[in-house]
Amino acid sequence: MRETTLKEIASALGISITTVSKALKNYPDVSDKTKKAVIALAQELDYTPNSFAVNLRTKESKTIGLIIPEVVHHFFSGVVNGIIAEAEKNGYLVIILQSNESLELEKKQVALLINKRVDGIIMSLSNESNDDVHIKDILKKEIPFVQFDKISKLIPSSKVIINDQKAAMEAVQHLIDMGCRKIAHIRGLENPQNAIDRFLGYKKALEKNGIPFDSSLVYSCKAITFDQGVEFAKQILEEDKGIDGIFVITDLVAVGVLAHFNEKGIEVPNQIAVIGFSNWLVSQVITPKLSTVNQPSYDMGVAAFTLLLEEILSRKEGKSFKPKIIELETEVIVRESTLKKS
Amino acid sequence: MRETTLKEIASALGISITTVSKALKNYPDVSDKTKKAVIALAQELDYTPNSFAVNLRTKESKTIGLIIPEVVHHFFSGVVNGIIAEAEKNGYLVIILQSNESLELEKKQVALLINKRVDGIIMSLSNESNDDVHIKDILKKEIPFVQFDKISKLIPSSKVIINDQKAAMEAVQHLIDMGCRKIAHIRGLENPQNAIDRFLGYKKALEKNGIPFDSSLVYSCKAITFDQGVEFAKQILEEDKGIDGIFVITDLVAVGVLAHFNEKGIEVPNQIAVIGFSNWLVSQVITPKLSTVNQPSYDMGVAAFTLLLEEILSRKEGKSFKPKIIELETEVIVRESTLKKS
DNA sequence: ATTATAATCGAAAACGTTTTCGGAAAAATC
DNA sequence: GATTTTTCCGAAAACGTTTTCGATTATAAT
Repeated sequence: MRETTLKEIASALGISITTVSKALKNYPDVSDKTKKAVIALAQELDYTPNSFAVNLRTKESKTIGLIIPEVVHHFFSGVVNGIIAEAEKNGYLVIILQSNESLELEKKQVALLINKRVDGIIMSLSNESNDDVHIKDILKKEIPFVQFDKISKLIPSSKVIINDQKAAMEAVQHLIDMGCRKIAHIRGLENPQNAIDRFLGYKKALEKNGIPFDSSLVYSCKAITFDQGVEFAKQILEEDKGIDGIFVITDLVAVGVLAHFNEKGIEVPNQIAVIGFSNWLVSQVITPKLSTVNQPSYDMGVAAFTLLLEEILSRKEGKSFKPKIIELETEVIVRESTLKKS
Repeated sequence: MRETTLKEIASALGISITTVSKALKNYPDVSDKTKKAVIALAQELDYTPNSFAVNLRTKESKTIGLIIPEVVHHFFSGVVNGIIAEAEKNGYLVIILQSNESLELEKKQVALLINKRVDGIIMSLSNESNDDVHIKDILKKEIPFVQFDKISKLIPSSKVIINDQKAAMEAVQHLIDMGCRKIAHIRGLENPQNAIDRFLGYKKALEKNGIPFDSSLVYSCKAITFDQGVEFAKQILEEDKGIDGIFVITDLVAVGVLAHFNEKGIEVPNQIAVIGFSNWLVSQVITPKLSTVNQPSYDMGVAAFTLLLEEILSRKEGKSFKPKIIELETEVIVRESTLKKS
């Protein structure tokens, strides 16, 4: 299957390659007549420029790289969606790599993308990662770079984030507004910044409302799973501390809590209210429907690509680029699991 | 930021570009001494081959394209996962495009990938698509091509599928084994082959067990949503036909059914058993836990890439390639929603 | 010493495009 | 008719790599 090239069109028309190229790119120094002829023949021969050659010549691939911890995750697939859509709109394609939360793999992926000479990289760090060399490499090579969600504050790149602390505060405030006074927090793992921030938000909300912080009401997940939620729910019932509200690190775990409460006949929200985080699909289909905090995943993707494109374009013009940070708004979504009948 | 090239290494070492290239690729006609020197300097200068030039020269990009209806979908992200993992293992990267179930968009994506000259394409058709020209184009251009999930039987390419009909039969058989005798089917949209096949499987299972088929027990979804499930559940209760089991096109809809039954105090499975399809995450966290049919999404991804790679390699060697069809096994997963206590 | 063989290297073409720059022809101006 | 201006075209270099094939030198066989 011979691919048609400029050369073929040129020789068929008895003109030079240069002219053919110019005609197709609508250069002003080609007569309308030849333009017409070239375009017609190109169409007929189903000409499509060899992207390899174009890349080599123009030094850009119109392709960006995206590294995320996992694809099979409601939040990330939302982001992926936004990035792909926005990228495509601007003529860019997206290569997706998965770090599986492994630092080792993440390093490989970065090397792969640099090697592939993508025009830019968007990335959410794995839990193990921080301000490591491979990330600094990206900046050193002056590859446009945007971080989102799990970021390293030490890396001076553009970022798209939410304010986890504020979002958590609002969630807990909502519980308080609903009349909860003894509020537990099922928090995430030790390291990730968002787990820390959400915990801090929880603390601050209590403080602001004059509710004493009690560290025995904080339960730390060893893994972000449904079962973990079930387990803590069990524990909470056994301990019988009079907890009347729970703020859970993420919906999946919260659903585990709800499942156990349902089984034990605990009335949610009247006995214990529960609020999750992230607005997973499952939160809308569980009974009772789970109140949660919406993270605008799609919008984060769009914002991330927009920032990246800005940097790509400004670097192309030789300008220096000043990293920007976009903080997107979250929103408490009130559903049945916190809506006490009074 | 100057990228180091072969030329630079060559002139620094006072040897030719050719030799440098060969040294790095471990050609036998380069002495060990020069190899050592070249490799050392390459490492020091952080040399990485310019992939654009390599692509142009070798006519391959080590990149494949993937077109799916949507990323944010449990099944598809599983497949994506499998494809990415297997591709990476073999040194390939994956460009993902989303057709959003739109034929128009799908055509554009195909054109984009052909233009990008990816080494192969993996695709699940949109609902609107069939044996259209843009698909035939892929074959005509002799681009390695694998279809999965929603396929067009008319296109002679490799395929990775499940046997929807058989899977549906097994699901319904399970209901029958559990003692159900009046079994409803909430089916999918009109066109997609899998909706049709699952319906046929339902019919066959009834037939096989001597249960008369009653078309009034078949409910057709206008959209694959939670609400659709709620609605049909309501209708089923109102009609009060004595239905004691329901086979639902997919878990999301099935969960809607369960939600409504829970609300109305219908005992599942004892009054009515429910089985879904696809083994979404939500099926494991709902109460009662939903029985369903597992589709090996990750494995489908792996199989799809494997098939694609086979074709890529055999074409590279100039051999013709005979399309293969891989049919993966499904499995009925029995959970609470069908496990009648007897 | 001569020839044959093996080991090592490099020149050059090729992949297909883009873009600069100069030149020829046509049109406009004097 | 001579000059200037405009219009249109093409030669050629460049992007960085890979690979063929011939050349050169060193080694082995005669």
